[in-house]
Amino acid sequence: MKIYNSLTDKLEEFIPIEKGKITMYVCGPTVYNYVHIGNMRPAITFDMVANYFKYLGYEVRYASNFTDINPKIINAAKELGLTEREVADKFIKAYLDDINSYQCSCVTDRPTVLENLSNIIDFISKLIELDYAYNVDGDVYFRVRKIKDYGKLSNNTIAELESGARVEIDAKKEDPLDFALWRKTDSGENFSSPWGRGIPGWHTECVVMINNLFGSKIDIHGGGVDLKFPHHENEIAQSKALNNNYLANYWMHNGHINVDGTKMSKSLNNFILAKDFIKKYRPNVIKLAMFKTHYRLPFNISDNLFNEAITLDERIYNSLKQASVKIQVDNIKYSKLMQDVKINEIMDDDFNTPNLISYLLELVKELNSSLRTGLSFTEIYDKINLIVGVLGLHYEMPTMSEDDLKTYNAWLTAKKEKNFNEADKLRTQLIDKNIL
RNA sequence: GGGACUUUAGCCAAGCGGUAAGGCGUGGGACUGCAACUCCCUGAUCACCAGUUCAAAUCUGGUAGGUCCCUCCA
Repeated sequence: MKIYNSLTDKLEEFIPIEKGKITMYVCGPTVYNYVHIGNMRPAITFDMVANYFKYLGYEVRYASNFTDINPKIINAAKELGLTEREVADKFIKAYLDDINSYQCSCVTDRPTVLENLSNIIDFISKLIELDYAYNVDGDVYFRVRKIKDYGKLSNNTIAELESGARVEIDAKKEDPLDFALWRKTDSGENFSSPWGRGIPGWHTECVVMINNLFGSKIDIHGGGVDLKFPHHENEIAQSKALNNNYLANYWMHNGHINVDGTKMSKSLNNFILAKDFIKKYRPNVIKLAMFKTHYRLPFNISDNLFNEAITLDERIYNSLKQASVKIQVDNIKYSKLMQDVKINEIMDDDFNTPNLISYLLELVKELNSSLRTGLSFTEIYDKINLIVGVLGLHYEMPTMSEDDLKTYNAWLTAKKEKNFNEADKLRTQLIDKNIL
């Protein structure tokens, strides 16, 4: 299969580090507030990625962190009148609730900064030993200049970055481009270290967690495009310094969610909270709407789009339900399909979900026709279910009891005998049981 | 100032050199005891200009829009 690698800006043949296994990591939220639906795009996208690998038969280990120690949390704690720990715990729980209600289920590890503190301190110490980092009065910075191809991921060079207007001048740093690995602070929740009390810098935690969970390198590192620089670039810099690799073989970045053509962000205050949005639309609908656009492109939110997705969701559901009922009523036995070449062909092309949905709808149409004409349909039914699984959609199929089967057959008979009063009565019963 | 992405029918969106998938919507049919579901038909020469090629939406150069990043940000 081919994956678009942001590191090289090329579509590359995917080769796992270890045969049959996938290791992936996606940057998770800083837990100082409720997340908005923009934050859900990576969660939904990489869940699909993991689902597809599972479909292919891979064993997937997928980590996503919580940034639970961060200056923003200290600020939030002041505003809310809580401790930093209470803020972090509150929004970790809220995030997990969101993930649950959006039906994303592939993450296997959720490391926190707190539980990795000693690893982080060890990591920074090594960087200092190797002269890649330096301590200035309790702040520790990374020497960006020591990394030869710094900027590879974001297509920048050190010279270009320097000429950029917005580089902050900080007298403590040797170089304006250097970034903090450890920040000195004695306010809020802070921790002791060889350099005094403080908190770890954001860019370090992800590298440390990856090293800790998976070793020096993973298959896939994901996140939103906005994290390319500086966050991911700095992760790479640290990994190059310590392990002489790019941390991940494949870097994947999802596009943003836009509102009226502009990025949704907390600072612009044009965001919709994930927990509110899910009240309006089912997870299937949100996923279908998102997957109709390729994950790398921006996704512009509009009611029109979601209403369309509602229609799709209902079509898929109706079709599957009819097939499922038919299988039960006629007691059809068949062996399940494990894969479908067409699905592989589509998804092997950098997770081309828009085309997968097209294929899905073709199959739905075919299934509907087959159900009408009485042709064999179980293979189509299976293919649809495979796609549904890859996309992380969920459809509840009715399980028919003996009585239900009797009612169903009685309904058919009543219709045939043109006993419409009776037929309508039975139909109402079946509809109530969600069978029709 | 630097970097990246993007422009395809009313809307969303595939395509990655061989004469435009799919969906929604619209309009028209069919099926049906009624309803729901369902099925069929219905539309674009791909922002613009120039070039490469037997052949370009697809490659190259330029013009004009839009978006994002350049140390808060999925």
